[in-house]
Amino acid sequence: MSITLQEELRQSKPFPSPEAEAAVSLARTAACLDHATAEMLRPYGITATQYNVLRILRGAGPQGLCRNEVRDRMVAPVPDATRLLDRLVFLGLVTRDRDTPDRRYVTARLTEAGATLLAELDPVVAAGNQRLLGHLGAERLRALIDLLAEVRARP
Amino acid sequence: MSITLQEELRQSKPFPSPEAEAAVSLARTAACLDHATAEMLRPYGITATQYNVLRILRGAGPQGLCRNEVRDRMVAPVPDATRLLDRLVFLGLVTRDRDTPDRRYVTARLTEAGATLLAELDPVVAAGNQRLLGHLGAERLRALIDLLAEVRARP
DNA sequence: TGACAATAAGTGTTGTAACACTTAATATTA
DNA sequence: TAATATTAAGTGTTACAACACTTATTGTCA
Repeated sequence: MSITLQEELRQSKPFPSPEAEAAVSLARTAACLDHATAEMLRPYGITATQYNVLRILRGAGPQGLCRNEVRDRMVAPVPDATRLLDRLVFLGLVTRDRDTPDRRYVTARLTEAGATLLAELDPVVAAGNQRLLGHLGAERLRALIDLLAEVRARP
Repeated sequence: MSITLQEELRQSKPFPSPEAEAAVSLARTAACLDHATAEMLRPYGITATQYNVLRILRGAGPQGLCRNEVRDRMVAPVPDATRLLDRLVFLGLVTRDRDTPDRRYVTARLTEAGATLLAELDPVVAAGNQRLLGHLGAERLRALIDLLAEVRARP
């Protein structure tokens, strides 16, 4: 590691606690990855959030998922899943139908075009992940994943 | 760790690679902390981004910092630092003056009110960090910080 | 069964993020 | 030193995020 976070952000003072440093480290690192992912997806005309929805719907298969179910599976919470889906419908990547017995639900499904786009993106995203995180190696990646899980599993 | 990320997001399939799982873990964990921080700051009427600017300006002291310098020290990059500072000026937390020899620069400085607000927030944020990350303990926090630094230091 | 609570989705509105473009001031150099 | 490049800041515009509020449908139970 050639440069500390303190230098990276040109901070004059050291962090007041390991907790504070970890919080900033996490935010900073996530922002770096976010940025890189956004750049990766830009040529394809979708955002990371939209990509997340498409993957969720692919995972659900032909059965689809209702709005709130999509919302609850998002990596980062979104307060307006309706209009997020609106845009994907507009782009022709998702359909939406009120076709369950309980007519309150609206089922979202991936279209053919959405599936095609995802298939095109799969290798791009895999290569991106490799480029962004591959240098850590399996062992440290596992350690990182476990530590992050512990962060989220606070009592 | 009682629940896996896969369960947390109700994913039907396991992650295709450790890199993919690490990327999602990072985004997810950062989103959790972001959310908690936003809740913490909400009663005080500022966002995490604004809080970040205030801390940067406090670190700079009475000398202040020019717009781009503030922008470059942000934890997450912002494309519109001008209007971000606009709002802080409007809130009375920051001043802005074109007072250097090089008249292209505009120097931003924390006001008395800004310093007071930060002083009020310091214990709140410290307690929040403790609550969100304290359960890891110093050793694992250090391991996490180091791993995150390695992620950012990709070749 | 009729009133009321609960749930799912959508809407209205405001503020902010993102991106490209413009203006102003200083450096550079032919 | 005049023309051009570079740097700093600001502006215009679009789309998206966030939050509170409304509507529609179903569940619950006196």
